[in-house]
Amino acid sequence: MDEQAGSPDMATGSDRIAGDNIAAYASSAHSPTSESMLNGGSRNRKRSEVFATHESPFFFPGHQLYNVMSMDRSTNYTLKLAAKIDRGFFLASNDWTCYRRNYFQLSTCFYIPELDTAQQPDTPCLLEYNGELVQVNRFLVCIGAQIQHGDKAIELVQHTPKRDKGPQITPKRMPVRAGGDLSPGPTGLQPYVVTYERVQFKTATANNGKRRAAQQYYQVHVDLFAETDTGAQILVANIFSAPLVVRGRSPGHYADNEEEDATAAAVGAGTSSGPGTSSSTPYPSDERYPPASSSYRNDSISSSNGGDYSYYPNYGYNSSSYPYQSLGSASHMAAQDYREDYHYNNSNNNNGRHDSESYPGSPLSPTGPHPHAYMTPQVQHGFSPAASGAASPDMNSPSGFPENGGHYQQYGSPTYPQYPQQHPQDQHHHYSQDGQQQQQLNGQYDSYNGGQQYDQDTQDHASQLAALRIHSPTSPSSPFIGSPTGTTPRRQSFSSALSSKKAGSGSAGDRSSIGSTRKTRSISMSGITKRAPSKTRTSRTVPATPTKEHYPNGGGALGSIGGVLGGIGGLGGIGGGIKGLGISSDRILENPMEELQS
DNA sequence: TTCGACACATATTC
DNA sequence: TGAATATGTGTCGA
Repeated sequence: MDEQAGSPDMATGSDRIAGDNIAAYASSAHSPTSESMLNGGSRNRKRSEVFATHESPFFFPGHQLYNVMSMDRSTNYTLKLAAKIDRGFFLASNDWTCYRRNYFQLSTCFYIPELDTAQQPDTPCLLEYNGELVQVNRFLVCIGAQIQHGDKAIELVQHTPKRDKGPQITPKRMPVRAGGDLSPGPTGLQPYVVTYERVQFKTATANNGKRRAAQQYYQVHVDLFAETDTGAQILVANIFSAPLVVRGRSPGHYADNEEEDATAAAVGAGTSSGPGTSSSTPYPSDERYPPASSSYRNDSISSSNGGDYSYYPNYGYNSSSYPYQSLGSASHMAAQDYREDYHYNNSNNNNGRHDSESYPGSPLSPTGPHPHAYMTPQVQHGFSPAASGAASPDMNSPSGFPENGGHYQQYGSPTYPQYPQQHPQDQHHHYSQDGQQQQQLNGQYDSYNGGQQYDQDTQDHASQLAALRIHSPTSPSSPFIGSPTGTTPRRQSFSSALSSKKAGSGSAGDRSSIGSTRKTRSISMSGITKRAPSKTRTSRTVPATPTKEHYPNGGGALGSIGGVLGGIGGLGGIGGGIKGLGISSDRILENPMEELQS
């Protein structure tokens, strides 16, 4: 990929971003903060808002695979995908990193620049497919992951808040309409945005944390499908994220490693004050990387501010700014752009670096003097239709889940569900411009429509839905956006510098505290959330026998049990409502398509 | 070495 | 203010 960096289209898009991005993200950021706004903004700004930041893995410019046009053929549509990862990722050694066990969230939408707001919706329209024009009745999006430069699909899973105790599914294709806008609106009113919540990688990248070994990278991709009259779903566009490192072990493990590695100073392990921390930049003192205050941001939203603020403007809990961030805030958006000179062969796509040891440029930004691999143009976000809604395939929100089968066929692979999930190795994604390859790909998609596998998948998903309903509250109020109730609280906590068993301050709740020792760890480095070094006790000793003070919820196991029961009995308290982007992901829509299309 | 499961800690919301 | 909830993360065992 050697283009798009300066895509005028993309560049101009940034002007669609809200001006006060920091504020916008801080206040909405796809979190329950949006709820507060919907509630009238009565709540004070909480830490989750304060610490909202703007960096997260960017997406490379996308790729449209087929011509799409208006029904009268008078207008060719350019399908532009935009996506952003809202939480879970942080920069570590200049790699976008997350923990396998932690959640991340991805919002995506697409838009058609040729259509103004008034002209939306986009369907029906025509798709030029195999030399024929077929009618497209709707579009769907899905997310997936794969190994960078490889064919192997990486499973993504979504959990309910109950995590292990709840069901888990793979991200499903979600109906979506053109006109989405990922800009940080003040509420959850951004229409036509699909948000995948509580997503985790099923597996970690190989060799992460092993500096002498080749670091494996994953990439998240967002696919846009067009559903035709026949029910076939044809991949028409997609975008890939920056290379991602997925850590499989606890943060403490990496903290130790990084403390020993000067080059990882950017990681900063909380208690230390590595270069990255003291300077509020994730970059090591390496000339290759731009200063923190530069405009090297992958976040077009942030960029719209001129990029003249520090990287971690809102680190408020410690002067040694936390190098890990993401904190549930906005991130990077990218729009896909054009089909020419774009090669999606996984074997040679350069939607990421090829050199695992040297970043070609800022991981924060594809702009500036960086090699093409990290060039990401400014996003031209979608339109903002006056009204509509977005779907969100959160586990608590089967809203977008096609319960009734219909034309859906997304119950297989997490990345390309049309494939039997049990054969992920067969999921070769030849995102090539090569027509033959593409046809082959689409043929696979098409062939997967209907048939036994489809039925089976549908049934499987029906089962999943049934399970989900146990844990998924329905929104008692508005079936659409705007409901102040039932939002799923989002937290942006901080990892505290937890106790040291060695120091005899092991956590009482920690099993090992009873008979073993634990190394002191500095701030745990989750990319998603950080528990700030406790103001009252950065390291404390707790009794082996939990006290109410320590376990207000009754302690681990009991608390968990209580939590489950509460979750079942108090569904309304869990979710439903509005997310920062799009409509609630934490609610169930009885008929998502009707709502979406209404 | 990786990952699932269990459990604790704590932020956030109600 | 306490309970409930959500989620990061330490630890153990397979």
